Amino acid sequence: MSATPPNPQRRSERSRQAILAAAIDLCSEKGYAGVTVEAIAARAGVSKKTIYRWWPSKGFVLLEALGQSSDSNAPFPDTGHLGADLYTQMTGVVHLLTTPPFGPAYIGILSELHHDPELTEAVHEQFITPRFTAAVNRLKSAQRQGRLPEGADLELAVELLYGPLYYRYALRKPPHTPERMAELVDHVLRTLDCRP
Amino acid sequence: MSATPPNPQRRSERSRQAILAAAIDLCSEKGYAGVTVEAIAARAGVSKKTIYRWWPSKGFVLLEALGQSSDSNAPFPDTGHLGADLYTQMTGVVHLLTTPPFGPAYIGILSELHHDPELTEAVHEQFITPRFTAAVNRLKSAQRQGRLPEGADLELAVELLYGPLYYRYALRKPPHTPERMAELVDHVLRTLDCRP
DNA sequence: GCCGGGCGACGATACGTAGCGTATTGACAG
DNA sequence: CTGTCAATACGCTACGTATCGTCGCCCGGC
Repeated sequence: MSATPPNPQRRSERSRQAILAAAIDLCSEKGYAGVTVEAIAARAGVSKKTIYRWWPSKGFVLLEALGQSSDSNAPFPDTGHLGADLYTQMTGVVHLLTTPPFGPAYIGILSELHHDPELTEAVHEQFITPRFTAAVNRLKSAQRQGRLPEGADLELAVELLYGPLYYRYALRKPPHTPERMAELVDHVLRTLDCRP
Repeated sequence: MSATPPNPQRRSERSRQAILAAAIDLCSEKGYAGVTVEAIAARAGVSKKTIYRWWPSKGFVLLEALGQSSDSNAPFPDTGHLGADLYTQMTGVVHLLTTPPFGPAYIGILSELHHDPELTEAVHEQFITPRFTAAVNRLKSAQRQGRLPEGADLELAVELLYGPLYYRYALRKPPHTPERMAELVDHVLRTLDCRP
Protein backbone atom coordinates (compact mmCIF):
# COMPACT_ATOMS: atom_id res chain seq x y z
CA MET A 1 0.00 0.00 0.00
CA SER A 2 1.76 3.13 -1.13
CA ALA A 3 0.82 6.01 1.15
CA THR A 4 0.45 8.58 -1.59
CA PRO A 5 0.38 7.87 -5.29
CA PRO A 6 3.10 9.70 -7.21
CA ASN A 7 2.35 12.86 -9.08
CA PRO A 8 2.57 12.19 -12.83
CA GLN A 9 3.19 15.84 -13.59
CA ARG A 10 6.51 15.75 -11.85
CA ARG A 11 7.57 12.58 -13.54
CA SER A 12 10.91 12.59 -15.28
CA GLU A 13 10.31 11.97 -18.96
CA ARG A 14 14.00 11.46 -19.38
CA SER A 15 14.04 8.56 -16.93
CA ARG A 16 10.95 7.10 -18.50
CA GLN A 17 12.46 7.02 -21.95
CA ALA A 18 15.75 5.66 -20.64
CA ILE A 19 13.93 2.83 -18.89
CA LEU A 20 11.87 1.87 -21.91
CA ALA A 21 14.90 2.01 -24.19
CA ALA A 22 16.99 -0.03 -21.77
CA ALA A 23 14.30 -2.70 -21.58
CA ILE A 24 14.16 -3.00 -25.35
CA ASP A 25 17.91 -3.05 -25.73
CA LEU A 26 18.38 -5.72 -23.11
CA CYS A 27 15.77 -7.87 -24.76
CA SER A 28 17.44 -7.53 -28.13
CA GLU A 29 20.86 -8.37 -26.79
CA LYS A 30 20.21 -11.05 -24.21
CA GLY A 31 16.68 -12.16 -24.83
CA TYR A 32 13.89 -12.01 -22.34
CA ALA A 33 15.96 -13.82 -19.72
CA GLY A 34 18.32 -10.86 -19.63
CA VAL A 35 15.55 -8.42 -18.88
CA THR A 36 15.54 -8.02 -15.13
CA VAL A 37 14.47 -4.99 -13.22
CA GLU A 38 17.97 -4.55 -11.90
CA ALA A 39 19.52 -4.81 -15.33
CA ILE A 40 17.07 -2.25 -16.68
CA ALA A 41 17.81 0.10 -13.82
CA ALA A 42 21.56 -0.27 -14.26
CA ARG A 43 21.49 0.29 -17.99
CA ALA A 44 19.09 3.20 -17.78
CA GLY A 45 21.12 4.85 -15.03
CA VAL A 46 18.08 4.76 -12.86
CA SER A 47 17.07 3.47 -9.48
CA LYS A 48 14.95 0.38 -9.12
CA LYS A 49 12.67 2.46 -6.99
CA THR A 50 11.91 4.67 -9.93
CA ILE A 51 10.86 1.69 -11.99
CA TYR A 52 8.61 0.29 -9.31
CA ARG A 53 7.15 3.71 -8.71
CA TRP A 54 5.65 3.85 -12.18
CA TRP A 55 5.24 0.24 -13.29
CA PRO A 56 3.91 -2.76 -11.38
CA SER A 57 6.43 -5.18 -12.87
CA LYS A 58 8.88 -5.55 -15.70
CA GLY A 59 6.15 -7.06 -17.87
CA PHE A 60 4.36 -3.73 -17.91
CA VAL A 61 7.58 -1.93 -18.70
CA LEU A 62 8.20 -4.10 -21.73
CA LEU A 63 4.59 -3.83 -22.76
CA GLU A 64 4.77 -0.06 -22.78
CA ALA A 65 8.11 -0.19 -24.54
CA LEU A 66 6.66 -2.36 -27.28
CA GLY A 67 3.70 -0.05 -27.60
CA GLN A 68 6.00 2.81 -28.41
CA SER A 69 7.58 0.88 -31.23
CA SER A 70 5.88 2.15 -34.37
CA ASP A 71 5.91 -1.06 -36.38
CA SER A 72 3.97 -2.86 -33.68
CA ASN A 73 1.04 -0.53 -34.33
CA ALA A 74 0.77 -0.84 -38.08
CA PRO A 75 -2.79 -0.10 -39.18
CA PHE A 76 -4.81 -2.80 -40.87
CA PRO A 77 -4.55 -2.20 -44.62
CA ASP A 78 -7.65 -1.73 -46.77
CA THR A 79 -6.72 -1.58 -50.41
CA GLY A 80 -9.99 -3.09 -51.50
CA HIS A 81 -8.52 -6.51 -52.13
CA LEU A 82 -9.47 -8.49 -49.04
CA GLY A 83 -7.20 -11.47 -49.57
CA ALA A 84 -4.15 -9.34 -50.26
CA ASP A 85 -4.85 -7.16 -47.24
CA LEU A 86 -5.19 -10.13 -44.94
CA TYR A 87 -2.03 -11.61 -46.34
CA THR A 88 -0.16 -8.37 -45.84
CA GLN A 89 -1.37 -8.03 -42.31
CA MET A 90 -0.72 -11.61 -41.28
CA THR A 91 2.76 -11.79 -42.73
CA GLY A 92 3.47 -8.51 -40.98
CA VAL A 93 2.40 -10.03 -37.70
CA VAL A 94 4.52 -13.12 -38.28
CA HIS A 95 7.49 -10.95 -39.08
CA LEU A 96 6.90 -8.97 -35.91
CA LEU A 97 6.61 -12.09 -33.81
CA THR A 98 9.83 -13.56 -35.14
CA THR A 99 12.05 -10.49 -35.06
CA PRO A 100 13.84 -8.91 -32.10
CA PRO A 101 13.10 -7.07 -30.03
CA PHE A 102 9.39 -7.59 -30.38
CA GLY A 103 9.43 -11.36 -30.76
CA PRO A 104 11.32 -12.33 -27.62
CA ALA A 105 9.76 -9.55 -25.58
CA TYR A 106 6.21 -10.49 -26.48
CA ILE A 107 6.70 -14.19 -25.86
CA GLY A 108 8.21 -13.33 -22.51
CA ILE A 109 5.24 -11.17 -21.64
CA LEU A 110 2.83 -13.89 -22.69
CA SER A 111 4.69 -16.34 -20.47
CA GLU A 112 3.75 -14.24 -17.48
CA LEU A 113 0.06 -13.96 -18.20
CA HIS A 114 -0.77 -17.14 -16.34
CA HIS A 115 0.22 -15.65 -12.99
CA ASP A 116 -0.64 -12.01 -13.55
CA PRO A 117 -4.26 -11.21 -14.37
CA GLU A 118 -3.61 -7.46 -14.53
CA LEU A 119 -0.87 -7.90 -17.06
CA THR A 120 -3.23 -10.13 -18.99
CA GLU A 121 -5.80 -7.41 -19.07
CA ALA A 122 -3.24 -4.84 -20.16
CA VAL A 123 -2.01 -7.05 -22.99
CA HIS A 124 -5.55 -7.60 -24.16
CA GLU A 125 -6.28 -3.90 -24.13
CA GLN A 126 -3.11 -2.89 -25.84
CA PHE A 127 -2.53 -5.62 -28.40
CA ILE A 128 -4.96 -8.45 -28.68
CA THR A 129 -8.33 -6.75 -28.71
CA PRO A 130 -7.33 -3.90 -31.03
CA ARG A 131 -5.85 -6.28 -33.57
CA PHE A 132 -8.79 -8.59 -33.32
CA THR A 133 -11.35 -5.88 -33.85
CA ALA A 134 -9.29 -4.33 -36.63
CA ALA A 135 -9.39 -7.65 -38.44
CA VAL A 136 -13.10 -8.00 -37.86
CA ASN A 137 -13.63 -4.48 -39.14
CA ARG A 138 -11.67 -5.21 -42.28
CA LEU A 139 -13.93 -8.19 -42.88
CA LYS A 140 -16.98 -6.06 -42.21
CA SER A 141 -15.74 -3.60 -44.78
CA ALA A 142 -15.54 -6.41 -47.31
CA GLN A 143 -18.98 -7.51 -46.23
CA ARG A 144 -20.39 -4.06 -46.96
CA GLN A 145 -18.87 -4.26 -50.40
CA GLY A 146 -20.72 -7.49 -50.98
CA ARG A 147 -17.63 -9.63 -51.08
CA LEU A 148 -18.64 -11.61 -48.03
CA PRO A 149 -22.10 -13.04 -47.35
CA GLU A 150 -24.36 -11.29 -44.89
CA GLY A 151 -24.41 -13.97 -42.24
CA ALA A 152 -20.71 -14.77 -42.33
CA ASP A 153 -19.23 -15.50 -38.93
CA LEU A 154 -16.51 -12.87 -38.98
CA GLU A 155 -15.21 -13.41 -35.46
CA LEU A 156 -14.76 -17.08 -36.08
CA ALA A 157 -12.93 -16.21 -39.27
CA VAL A 158 -10.51 -14.01 -37.41
CA GLU A 159 -9.86 -16.76 -34.92
CA LEU A 160 -9.17 -19.10 -37.80
CA LEU A 161 -6.63 -16.63 -39.11
CA TYR A 162 -4.82 -15.65 -35.95
CA GLY A 163 -5.24 -18.99 -34.19
CA PRO A 164 -2.69 -20.92 -36.22
CA LEU A 165 -0.23 -18.05 -35.89
CA TYR A 166 -0.37 -18.08 -32.13
CA TYR A 167 -0.49 -21.85 -32.10
CA ARG A 168 2.94 -21.97 -33.68
CA TYR A 169 4.24 -18.98 -31.80
CA ALA A 170 3.25 -20.10 -28.33
CA LEU A 171 4.35 -23.67 -28.99
CA ARG A 172 7.65 -22.49 -30.46
CA LYS A 173 7.02 -24.18 -33.77
CA PRO A 174 8.65 -22.73 -36.89
CA PRO A 175 6.56 -19.84 -38.19
CA HIS A 176 4.44 -19.99 -41.31
CA THR A 177 6.22 -19.37 -44.57
CA PRO A 178 4.72 -16.71 -46.82
CA GLU A 179 3.36 -19.42 -49.09
CA ARG A 180 1.75 -21.18 -46.14
CA MET A 181 0.32 -17.89 -44.99
CA ALA A 182 -1.25 -17.35 -48.40
CA GLU A 183 -2.83 -20.80 -48.28
CA LEU A 184 -4.13 -20.12 -44.80
CA VAL A 185 -5.79 -16.88 -45.86
CA ASP A 186 -7.13 -18.61 -48.93
CA HIS A 187 -8.75 -21.41 -46.97
CA VAL A 188 -10.36 -19.12 -44.46
CA LEU A 189 -11.79 -16.90 -47.16
CA ARG A 190 -13.14 -19.98 -48.90
CA THR A 191 -14.86 -20.95 -45.66
CA LEU A 192 -16.66 -17.64 -45.78
CA ASP A 193 -17.80 -18.03 -49.40
CA CYS A 194 -15.72 -15.06 -50.37
CA ARG A 195 -16.18 -13.47 -53.78
CA PRO A 196 -12.79 -11.93 -54.44
CA MET B 1 28.82 -32.16 -15.24
CA SER B 2 27.80 -35.02 -13.01
CA ALA B 3 30.72 -37.38 -12.53
CA THR B 4 28.72 -40.56 -12.91
CA PRO B 5 25.17 -40.76 -14.18
CA PRO B 6 22.80 -42.44 -11.73
CA ASN B 7 21.88 -46.06 -12.18
CA PRO B 8 18.19 -46.34 -13.13
CA GLN B 9 17.97 -49.87 -11.76
CA ARG B 10 18.50 -48.71 -8.24
CA ARG B 11 16.05 -45.88 -8.55
CA SER B 12 13.40 -45.68 -5.88
CA GLU B 13 10.03 -46.11 -7.54
CA ARG B 14 8.43 -45.02 -4.33
CA SER B 15 10.18 -41.67 -4.40
CA ARG B 16 9.42 -41.24 -8.06
CA GLN B 17 5.71 -41.73 -7.54
CA ALA B 18 5.70 -39.50 -4.48
CA ILE B 19 7.38 -36.72 -6.43
CA LEU B 20 5.01 -36.91 -9.38
CA ALA B 21 2.00 -37.03 -7.09
CA ALA B 22 3.25 -34.12 -5.02
CA ALA B 23 3.78 -32.03 -8.15
CA ILE B 24 0.24 -32.70 -9.34
CA ASP B 25 -1.26 -32.05 -5.93
CA LEU B 26 0.57 -28.78 -5.46
CA CYS B 27 -0.55 -27.63 -8.87
CA SER B 28 -4.15 -28.46 -8.09
CA GLU B 29 -4.10 -26.70 -4.76
CA LYS B 30 -1.96 -23.65 -5.35
CA GLY B 31 -1.65 -23.40 -9.09
CA TYR B 32 1.55 -23.45 -11.01
CA ALA B 33 3.04 -20.74 -8.83
CA GLY B 34 2.91 -23.11 -5.89
CA VAL B 35 4.91 -25.73 -7.69
CA THR B 36 8.51 -25.18 -6.64
CA VAL B 37 11.19 -27.79 -6.41
CA GLU B 38 11.44 -27.23 -2.71
CA ALA B 39 7.71 -27.54 -2.19
CA ILE B 40 7.62 -30.74 -4.19
CA ALA B 41 10.48 -32.15 -2.17
CA ALA B 42 8.86 -31.20 1.11
CA ARG B 43 5.48 -32.65 0.25
CA ALA B 44 6.91 -35.82 -1.23
CA GLY B 45 9.15 -36.34 1.78
CA VAL B 46 12.09 -36.30 -0.54
CA SER B 47 15.34 -34.48 -0.93
CA LYS B 48 15.80 -31.83 -3.58
CA LYS B 49 18.84 -33.72 -4.66
CA THR B 50 16.72 -36.70 -5.57
CA ILE B 51 14.58 -34.53 -7.83
CA TYR B 52 17.53 -32.97 -9.57
CA ARG B 53 19.14 -36.37 -9.93
CA TRP B 54 16.37 -37.61 -12.18
CA TRP B 55 14.84 -34.53 -13.75
CA PRO B 56 16.48 -31.44 -15.23
CA SER B 57 13.89 -29.06 -13.86
CA LYS B 58 10.43 -28.91 -12.42
CA GLY B 59 8.97 -28.51 -15.89
CA PHE B 60 10.05 -32.03 -16.75
CA VAL B 61 8.65 -33.33 -13.50
CA LEU B 62 5.25 -31.90 -14.25
CA LEU B 63 5.43 -33.06 -17.83
CA GLU B 64 6.03 -36.62 -16.72
CA ALA B 65 3.33 -36.33 -14.10
CA LEU B 66 0.84 -35.16 -16.70
CA GLY B 67 1.87 -37.97 -18.99
CA GLN B 68 0.89 -40.48 -16.33
CA SER B 69 -2.58 -39.05 -16.10
CA SER B 70 -4.75 -41.31 -18.20
CA ASP B 71 -7.21 -38.72 -19.45
CA SER B 72 -4.42 -36.71 -21.02
CA ASN B 73 -3.73 -39.59 -23.38
CA ALA B 74 -7.21 -40.22 -24.67
CA PRO B 75 -7.05 -41.81 -28.13
CA PHE B 76 -8.52 -40.00 -31.09
CA PRO B 77 -12.00 -41.40 -31.68
CA ASP B 78 -12.98 -42.92 -35.02
CA THR B 79 -16.65 -43.76 -35.09
CA GLY B 80 -16.97 -43.17 -38.80
CA HIS B 81 -18.58 -39.76 -38.36
CA LEU B 82 -15.76 -37.30 -38.93
CA GLY B 83 -17.49 -34.19 -37.66
CA ALA B 84 -18.67 -35.84 -34.48
CA ASP B 85 -15.26 -37.32 -33.82
CA LEU B 86 -13.51 -34.02 -34.26
CA TYR B 87 -16.04 -32.36 -32.00
CA THR B 88 -15.57 -35.01 -29.35
CA GLN B 89 -11.83 -34.73 -29.48
CA MET B 90 -11.70 -30.95 -29.47
CA THR B 91 -14.14 -30.51 -26.63
CA GLY B 92 -12.15 -33.09 -24.72
CA VAL B 93 -9.00 -31.05 -25.25
CA VAL B 94 -10.74 -27.88 -24.14
CA HIS B 95 -12.00 -29.60 -21.04
CA LEU B 96 -8.51 -30.86 -20.29
CA LEU B 97 -7.00 -27.41 -20.78
CA THR B 98 -9.49 -25.76 -18.46
CA THR B 99 -9.53 -28.27 -15.62
CA PRO B 100 -7.03 -28.75 -12.80
CA PRO B 101 -4.55 -30.16 -12.52
CA PHE B 102 -3.84 -30.41 -16.22
CA GLY B 103 -4.88 -26.91 -17.18
CA PRO B 104 -2.68 -24.88 -14.83
CA ALA B 105 0.19 -27.34 -15.10
CA TYR B 106 0.26 -27.27 -18.87
CA ILE B 107 0.05 -23.51 -19.15
CA GLY B 108 2.88 -23.28 -16.67
CA ILE B 109 4.99 -25.67 -18.70
CA LEU B 110 4.24 -23.74 -21.87
CA SER B 111 5.32 -20.55 -20.16
CA GLU B 112 8.79 -22.01 -19.76
CA LEU B 113 9.28 -23.11 -23.32
CA HIS B 114 10.71 -19.78 -24.39
CA HIS B 115 13.81 -20.22 -22.24
CA ASP B 116 14.18 -24.00 -22.30
CA PRO B 117 14.65 -25.60 -25.72
CA GLU B 118 14.98 -29.09 -24.26
CA LEU B 119 11.70 -28.80 -22.45
CA THR B 120 10.21 -27.53 -25.69
CA GLU B 121 11.39 -30.62 -27.47
CA ALA B 122 10.05 -32.88 -24.74
CA VAL B 123 6.63 -31.21 -24.85
CA HIS B 124 6.50 -31.59 -28.59
CA GLU B 125 7.41 -35.25 -28.38
CA GLN B 126 5.02 -36.06 -25.61
CA PHE B 127 1.97 -33.95 -26.40
CA ILE B 128 1.97 -31.75 -29.42
CA THR B 129 3.24 -33.97 -32.19
CA PRO B 130 1.27 -37.08 -31.17
CA ARG B 131 -1.97 -35.14 -31.00
CA PHE B 132 -1.26 -33.38 -34.24
CA THR B 133 -0.48 -36.55 -36.14
CA ALA B 134 -3.44 -38.31 -34.56
CA ALA B 135 -5.70 -35.59 -35.91
CA VAL B 136 -4.09 -35.77 -39.33
CA ASN B 137 -4.51 -39.53 -39.33
CA ARG B 138 -8.16 -39.21 -38.47
CA LEU B 139 -8.59 -36.91 -41.46
CA LYS B 140 -6.65 -39.33 -43.65
CA SER B 141 -9.00 -42.06 -42.56
CA ALA B 142 -11.92 -39.93 -43.70
CA GLN B 143 -10.07 -39.25 -46.90
CA ARG B 144 -9.71 -42.96 -47.62
CA GLN B 145 -13.43 -43.32 -47.12
CA GLY B 146 -13.99 -40.70 -49.76
CA ARG B 147 -15.40 -38.13 -47.40
CA LEU B 148 -12.60 -35.69 -48.03
CA PRO B 149 -11.16 -34.76 -51.42
CA GLU B 150 -7.85 -36.27 -52.48
CA GLY B 151 -5.83 -33.10 -52.47
CA ALA B 152 -7.19 -31.68 -49.23
CA ASP B 153 -4.57 -29.93 -47.12
CA LEU B 154 -4.98 -31.97 -43.96
CA GLU B 155 -2.17 -30.40 -41.99
CA LEU B 156 -3.54 -26.96 -42.59
CA ALA B 157 -6.92 -28.22 -41.49
CA VAL B 158 -5.53 -29.47 -38.20
CA GLU B 159 -3.88 -26.13 -37.63
CA LEU B 160 -7.19 -24.44 -38.26
CA LEU B 161 -8.77 -26.66 -35.64
CA TYR B 162 -6.18 -26.55 -32.89
CA GLY B 163 -4.99 -23.02 -33.62
CA PRO B 164 -8.01 -21.20 -32.21
CA LEU B 165 -7.92 -23.43 -29.14
CA TYR B 166 -4.36 -22.53 -28.31
CA TYR B 167 -4.98 -18.95 -29.30
CA ARG B 168 -7.52 -18.61 -26.55
CA TYR B 169 -5.63 -20.81 -24.12
CA ALA B 170 -2.27 -19.08 -24.43
CA LEU B 171 -3.85 -15.63 -24.42
CA ARG B 172 -6.03 -16.51 -21.46
CA LYS B 173 -9.23 -15.80 -23.26
CA PRO B 174 -12.38 -17.63 -22.19
CA PRO B 175 -12.46 -21.08 -23.80
CA HIS B 176 -14.77 -22.04 -26.63
CA THR B 177 -18.25 -23.10 -25.66
CA PRO B 178 -19.43 -26.44 -27.01
CA GLU B 179 -21.61 -24.61 -29.52
CA ARG B 180 -18.71 -22.51 -30.67
CA MET B 181 -16.59 -25.63 -30.94
CA ALA B 182 -19.21 -27.21 -33.17
CA GLU B 183 -19.22 -24.18 -35.43
CA LEU B 184 -15.47 -24.23 -35.60
CA VAL B 185 -15.39 -27.87 -36.68
CA ASP B 186 -18.15 -27.17 -39.11
CA HIS B 187 -16.34 -24.33 -40.79
CA VAL B 188 -13.09 -26.20 -41.12
CA LEU B 189 -14.78 -29.22 -42.63
CA ARG B 190 -16.55 -26.94 -45.07
CA THR B 191 -13.19 -25.54 -46.08
CA LEU B 192 -12.15 -29.05 -47.01
CA ASP B 193 -15.27 -29.73 -49.11
CA CYS B 194 -16.29 -32.43 -46.70
CA ARG B 195 -19.08 -34.83 -47.63
CA PRO B 196 -20.41 -35.88 -44.26
C1' DG C 1 10.16 22.77 0.86
C1' DC C 2 7.94 19.34 -1.52
C1' DC C 3 8.59 15.38 -3.86
C1' DG C 4 10.64 12.64 -7.58
C1' DG C 5 15.02 10.58 -8.31
C1' DG C 6 19.61 7.99 -7.44
C1' DC C 7 22.20 4.95 -4.43
C1' DG C 8 22.39 0.86 -2.36
C1' DA C 9 21.17 -2.19 1.58
C1' DC C 10 17.76 -5.39 2.96
C1' DG C 11 14.58 -9.50 3.59
C1' DA C 12 12.25 -12.98 1.14
C1' DT C 13 12.15 -16.70 -2.24
C1' DA C 14 13.68 -20.00 -5.37
C1' DC C 15 17.10 -22.16 -7.91
C1' DG C 16 20.71 -25.49 -8.33
C1' DT C 17 24.91 -27.72 -5.93
C1' DA C 18 27.47 -30.06 -2.31
C1' DG C 19 28.80 -32.77 1.91
C1' DC C 20 27.54 -36.25 4.98
C1' DG C 21 25.65 -40.08 7.24
C1' DT C 22 21.96 -43.70 6.44
C1' DA C 23 19.47 -47.27 4.26
C1' DT C 24 18.43 -49.90 0.43
C1' DT C 25 19.88 -52.57 -3.27
C1' DG C 26 21.96 -55.95 -6.38
C1' DA C 27 25.72 -59.24 -6.47
C1' DC C 28 28.26 -62.79 -4.92
C1' DA C 29 30.03 -66.50 -1.74
C1' DG C 30 28.86 -70.32 0.84
C1' DC D 1 18.60 -70.52 -1.00
C1' DT D 2 20.59 -67.38 2.16
C1' DG D 3 23.68 -64.43 4.58
C1' DT D 4 27.13 -60.90 3.76
C1' DC D 5 29.06 -56.74 1.62
C1' DA D 6 30.23 -53.05 -1.31
C1' DA D 7 28.02 -49.73 -4.15
C1' DT D 8 25.13 -46.06 -4.30
C1' DA D 9 20.59 -43.78 -4.08
C1' DC D 10 18.45 -41.34 -0.58
C1' DG D 11 17.21 -37.72 3.06
C1' DC D 12 19.01 -33.96 5.67
C1' DT D 13 21.05 -29.79 5.76
C1' DA D 14 23.64 -26.00 4.40
C1' DC D 15 25.42 -23.12 0.95
C1' DG D 16 26.07 -19.65 -3.00
C1' DT D 17 23.62 -17.18 -6.52
C1' DA D 18 20.00 -14.60 -8.58
C1' DT D 19 15.96 -11.86 -8.66
C1' DC D 20 12.26 -9.72 -6.74
C1' DG D 21 10.18 -5.93 -4.39
C1' DT D 22 10.80 -2.59 -0.39
C1' DC D 23 13.13 0.86 2.33
C1' DG D 24 16.12 4.58 4.31
C1' DC D 25 18.87 8.26 3.07
C1' DC D 26 20.25 12.34 0.76
C1' DC D 27 20.23 15.25 -3.33
C1' DG D 28 18.29 18.50 -6.50
C1' DG D 29 14.85 20.64 -9.56
C1' DC D 30 10.34 22.68 -9.80
